[in-house]
Amino acid sequence: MAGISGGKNYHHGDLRNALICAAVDLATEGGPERVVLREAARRVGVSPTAAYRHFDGRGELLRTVRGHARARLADAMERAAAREPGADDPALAAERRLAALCRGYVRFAVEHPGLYRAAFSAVPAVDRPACAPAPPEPEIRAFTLLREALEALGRTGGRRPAAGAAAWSAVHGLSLLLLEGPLRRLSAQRRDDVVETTLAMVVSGVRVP
Amino acid sequence: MAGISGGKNYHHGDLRNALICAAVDLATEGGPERVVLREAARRVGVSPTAAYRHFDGRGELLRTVRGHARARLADAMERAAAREPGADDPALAAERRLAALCRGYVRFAVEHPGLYRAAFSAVPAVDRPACAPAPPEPEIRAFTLLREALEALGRTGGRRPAAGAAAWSAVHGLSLLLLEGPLRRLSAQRRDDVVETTLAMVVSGVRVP
DNA sequence: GCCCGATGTTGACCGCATGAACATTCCGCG
DNA sequence: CGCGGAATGTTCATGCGGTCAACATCGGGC
Repeated sequence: MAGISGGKNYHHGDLRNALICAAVDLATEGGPERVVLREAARRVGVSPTAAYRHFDGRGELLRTVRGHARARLADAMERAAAREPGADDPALAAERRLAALCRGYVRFAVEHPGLYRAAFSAVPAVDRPACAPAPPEPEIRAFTLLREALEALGRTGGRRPAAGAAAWSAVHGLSLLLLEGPLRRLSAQRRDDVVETTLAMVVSGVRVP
Repeated sequence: MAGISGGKNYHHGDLRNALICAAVDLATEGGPERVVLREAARRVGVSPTAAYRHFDGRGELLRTVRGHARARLADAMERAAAREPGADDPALAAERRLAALCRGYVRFAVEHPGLYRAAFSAVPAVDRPACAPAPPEPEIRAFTLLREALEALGRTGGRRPAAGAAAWSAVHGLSLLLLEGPLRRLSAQRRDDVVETTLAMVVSGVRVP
């Protein structure tokens, strides 16, 4: 991803980055459960325990990968929205943007199943020593994008409170069902149908009735 | 669950069932990843490899647990719908039933997070020897219930095709976000808000606009 | 030029999945 | 009733993954 290392022999020079790259590859290939410390080290050509100089253990490695995956997802959504043509009518434009973001989301999930699953994998979480009650829980840009798009759409008409979460739910659930759920093995055609229907539901659901 | 065994000493008498119960307990406590063959065997008081006489390995055990979890989910949904008062207007009744089913779904997920996750966990899947191309993929009753409710609702007005999947997506995604996703740690109050908003979206999304 | 701290390496321990070989029990058949 | 095989458990062994402690090596600052 970010950091082509100039590897030496004993001291690698950029092990942390190299491990992250390897781990991201692993996640891409087989999802979060495939992110295995020993394998990442192996790929980088380093002993398993070397990773402990840079990560607190598998958990932290996985958490790092998750961050990357989330960033990539958001990027994909933004690219999808950017490709969308504008519209004179602001309401129409807002609707289109929201739809484009959602399509980008689902598309990313379908195209990079492993990475997508990694993006939302529940990672063990660090043991907190009974202080620092709430880890800031960094924002998830994918969600922010959806929320903002919904707000923009809402400004062009009545908006239901908490619609952001509802929209996200639909898009997220759809992705998971398509990926590993019972909607897996749908033809591309039928998959698109489902996506569009869900999108219509989301858009129409934003408006108060 | 089903099978209180009268354990002997060497020959257990009902090991398979006992293991399933233990495994379901494990899933209830910590989700699918906690369903560990050795631990299940330990709880039943039997050697780890004994399980292989009854299951093809961890995968099959987990698949069995998944079946139980799905059944329980559907039961919870039906109970929730059964408690719902009827209505004279068939359209209203259909709407209420759908909403009740969805609430039951989310409720089950929130109350039994581990079991719920187990219900939709992706299990490795048996290696097929290149024949038997499509394993029948047994229906998921929870989905059937939703689909039927949507159809009933659809008969009282225009219905969007593929709305079933859309509705399921929303409900499923919502559950996951509430469980392990970023909507975790929401107060019960705000959680209910989100649930109701999503429900409204689902119901309004069924109708053609 | 030397010494310390950062960074890797070895070796070891534990838990888990799984397979092979061996033990015990149950049950139907003679 | 008694025997023998099929079921069902057990022990032993292999391999993988996570993680820790002790040791080795390199890279710089003094």
